[in-house]
Amino acid sequence: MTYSLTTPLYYVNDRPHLGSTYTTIACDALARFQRLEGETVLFVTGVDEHGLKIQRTAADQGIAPREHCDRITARYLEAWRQWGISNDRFVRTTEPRHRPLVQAFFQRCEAAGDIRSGRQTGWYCVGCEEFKDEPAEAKEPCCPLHQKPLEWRDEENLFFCLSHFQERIEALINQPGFIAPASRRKEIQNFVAGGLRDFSISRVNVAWGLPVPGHEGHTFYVWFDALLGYLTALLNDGGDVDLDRLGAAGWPADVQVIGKDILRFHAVYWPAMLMSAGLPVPKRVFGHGFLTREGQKMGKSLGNVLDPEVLLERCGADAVRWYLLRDIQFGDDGDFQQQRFTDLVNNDLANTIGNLLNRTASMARKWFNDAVPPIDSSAAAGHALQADAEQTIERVRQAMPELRFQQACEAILSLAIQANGYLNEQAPWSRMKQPGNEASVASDLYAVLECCRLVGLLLQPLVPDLSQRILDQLGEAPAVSTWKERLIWGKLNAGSPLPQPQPVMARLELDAPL
RNA sequence: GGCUCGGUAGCUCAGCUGGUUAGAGCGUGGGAUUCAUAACCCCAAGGUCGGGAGUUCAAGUCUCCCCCGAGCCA
Repeated sequence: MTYSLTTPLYYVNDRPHLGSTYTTIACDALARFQRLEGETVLFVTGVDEHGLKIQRTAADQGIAPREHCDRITARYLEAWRQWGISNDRFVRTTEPRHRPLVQAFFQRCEAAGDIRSGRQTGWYCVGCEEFKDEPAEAKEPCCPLHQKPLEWRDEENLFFCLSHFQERIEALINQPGFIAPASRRKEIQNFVAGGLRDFSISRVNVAWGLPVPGHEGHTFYVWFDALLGYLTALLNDGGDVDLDRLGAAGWPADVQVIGKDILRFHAVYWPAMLMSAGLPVPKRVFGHGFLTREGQKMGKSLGNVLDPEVLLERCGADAVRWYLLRDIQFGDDGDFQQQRFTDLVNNDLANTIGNLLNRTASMARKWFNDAVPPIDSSAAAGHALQADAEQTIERVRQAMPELRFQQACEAILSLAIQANGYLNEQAPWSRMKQPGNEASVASDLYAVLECCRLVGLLLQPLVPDLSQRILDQLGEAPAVSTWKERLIWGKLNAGSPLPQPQPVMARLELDAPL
């Protein structure tokens, strides 16, 4: 089966920030999980490159829009490479194949009678690429978000007849599970209940956009064009740009992950566009929360922006991924606190998980010839830790497809805690001092190492690098069998050599603020 | 202004349809231990559950009002 998921197509106004990194990491974890589960995954990300705002940003720098996009997009590509993001597609809305797709899509909407022309007058914010509701007689109005002057517009635009879709959109968003998390549903329902208004999908005098076929001088409104990038991405499989191929190419997406700020576009406008064009709507739209830093909104004016490049450079991908996925309920807002970040990473990854592996491997090597204790496979079955391990596997399997990363992390962690507690209870180091305990110590150490192996495997989608180091440390050969086959109690090779223990996770010691 | 979501230990949060002494993790203090990355394990202190009123035998949990924060729409 194909499982497709998307991040937003990030606007190339600036290089990647922590927010887009967060979204992308979460999607990466989900994509990796689905792949391990045996799905054929299409993990889509990309960039949204059109619009007046880009045109102006480029002009300010004295370069062509294309040049500006190339520069910023290169930053995105480089960032995702450094973070080890496993996306299958990376789409640019300026790539040649996108244009015919947008035009074909538009023509379907037009043929369906969902496009009309109309006059649009009002105050416009270029930052938002949106008309604002300031009264016409306002003098020098400002955008509350961007703190920049609004511009007066009076132009003939093409409109998408969103009003035609009132009932269908209501039915869609009432479907449980379409909008996730459920807590965000009501807001959208209220918005829709207020009556859907047609929205303009073209601009005049914006050169940096895709031309609207049959309407001289109009280019597509950036949002219209950007949303369609998801489809272009899926059709970038070597085949033609043909909307009829989408079903085979992975559309509809299983989940589209976005920040809560753009939920409306994805849960209302976008499905209506798709309905008009006779295409299926995404199965789920997940609006996650925002990150603050030490309790404050991050922003240039406050000068407290946390740079993902710095974070990666100083702390590494594993630490950051773990903290974000483990500490923040995906969907809710979260606060990045440096103290908590280091505490959690050190406690969970270095102390609890890393040290468990380290201490157990040391004992096994010391008393069992530098190897996993050689017990026969039947002896592993029914060990006290087996039930805990199996329950953990189950919990991770349930949490991950629901994007409940926090629950998955907690489940894994609790297995490591159980195993640590078990070791202290059994105290194999003292029992080894009396003769005759070798067999039971062997069995216990095997069981704890087996827990480590399962912890390592389960961590694979969440913190892939650390996962690899754990499995390496257990002397696991490169995987020949599938994840599912390996996620079975007792698959650790008894008697196989254990390498010299090395800490798999260094403690974070940040001497200066990030 | 209307609406939505939050306000529970120092911090991040759990607390389902109301029911014994309000929970977890982190942080803090103490103990135990040496297999281990000053790690692991155990124990403890810490909360008038934003405020007020009401419903009830019984409310963090329901109702109303107010205060604070975030957001959506005007």
